[in-house]
Amino acid sequence: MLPTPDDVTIIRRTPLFSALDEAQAMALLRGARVRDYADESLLFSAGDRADHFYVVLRGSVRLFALSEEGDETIIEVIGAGNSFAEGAIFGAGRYPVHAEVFSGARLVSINAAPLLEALRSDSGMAMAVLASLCRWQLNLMAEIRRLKAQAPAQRLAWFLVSLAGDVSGEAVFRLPFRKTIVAGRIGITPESLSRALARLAELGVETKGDIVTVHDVEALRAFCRG
Amino acid sequence: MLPTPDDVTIIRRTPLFSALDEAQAMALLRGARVRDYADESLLFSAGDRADHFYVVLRGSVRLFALSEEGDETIIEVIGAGNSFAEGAIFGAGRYPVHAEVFSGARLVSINAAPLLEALRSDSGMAMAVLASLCRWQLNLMAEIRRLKAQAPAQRLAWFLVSLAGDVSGEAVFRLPFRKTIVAGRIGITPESLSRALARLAELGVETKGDIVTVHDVEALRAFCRG
DNA sequence: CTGCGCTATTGATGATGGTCAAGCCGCTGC
DNA sequence: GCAGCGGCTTGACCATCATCAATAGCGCAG
Repeated sequence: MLPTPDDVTIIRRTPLFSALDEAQAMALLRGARVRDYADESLLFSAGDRADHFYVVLRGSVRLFALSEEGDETIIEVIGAGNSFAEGAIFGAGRYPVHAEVFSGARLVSINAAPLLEALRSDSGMAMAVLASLCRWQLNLMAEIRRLKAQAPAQRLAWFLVSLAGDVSGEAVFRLPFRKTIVAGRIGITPESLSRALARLAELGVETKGDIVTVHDVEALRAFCRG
Repeated sequence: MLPTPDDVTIIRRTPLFSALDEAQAMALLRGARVRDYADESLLFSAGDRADHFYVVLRGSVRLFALSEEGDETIIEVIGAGNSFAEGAIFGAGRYPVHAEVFSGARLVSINAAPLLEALRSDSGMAMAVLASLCRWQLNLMAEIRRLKAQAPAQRLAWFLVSLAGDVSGEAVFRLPFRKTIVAGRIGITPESLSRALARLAELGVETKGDIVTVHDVEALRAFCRG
């Protein structure tokens, strides 16, 4: 399916595309295809030939690695308005991780060929892609920092704060995906997530199902630091 | 100081430069300066204007973040034959982390200007830099995976295995930096590192000062997995 | 040689995350 | 309604990591 005008609006707002002008964006979108995913579905596996990259229009996608025994490690969860796998196209030309869409997601897949083509002829395009990869790099480094320096409960707090956004005072929102996934995202087990959420109640965090109420976002932010 | 022919040889073997031809490499190296660091020394701080990137010719450099209280979190340690901070030049144009060279290191600093210039006019350059950033991305993702999926002792084992290289059977080598740094590198405290090393003795790992003897690299590799 | 400073180790202790196992809740389909 | 299922929670237990504190080794300067 071709992108609707609404889809294009979202695409143009992604970090990658927002650095491009109209003509550059349209060149990339030639051959782009949009798809809705009613159910969970494997998008690609690690080692697959990387001939597409993606923009999440709705819902989310999780990137993960699998151990030999089949245990999965979540590397990253990509939410709406972000592109991913653009990096895999260069370098090895293979996806380094597995990707699975959550049910209800909507993605656009973009061919690698026009991108590689544009890179050859258009230096502005190169800068845009480089900037996009740098964003990734920053995110990953920040993630490493959190994993090394913060206790699981603090990482959870950080996760909630980032969901709450810029609000100060009270925030109410819903978890963007199943708790099992949230736990994996933070790097703990589902059991620990339950307990961590219970402990955060003292700091004014209530959870009912996937609805979270943070009574004092500032207090949570402070807790993230120590 | 200008790069010696030996320096240039090392530079040309880095992932970034090996994708470039002679002329492209020389264009980048215009204005490059080599420096030996007798002592530890801060190279740049997070937030500094990113107007150079670096290649490690000898020794190593550690990239780290600082908390408000001054606690440091090691993000990565860069060894000889690798470039770093090339990503910081795009995107925000500021270094995202602090960098400190270890005593005895030798680095070459390369101006951002010729790189940005070359990117505009030379699409091959863009591909080389993109590939280099992708390598980074892979490393960082692998690191996240290890932090999430492996216990500290396993991470230590992995670290030793990666130092041992492709050998099978016995390997003897020296730790490339102080144990405190090794501990930070794998995300544990120095105390835990001591104990973890002691426990690895059962698997045939002996340490005397910074000399490590691994009697059966294969066994260690197996231990990394579980 | 001696003393200082830094790094590494060792010990004791407490907190907490993982694991295994059981129970609960909410949904779906019959 | 009820059974069954998946996801979530709870509990008990154990392993282990961080912390704090003390000690031991080592290099170096005087």
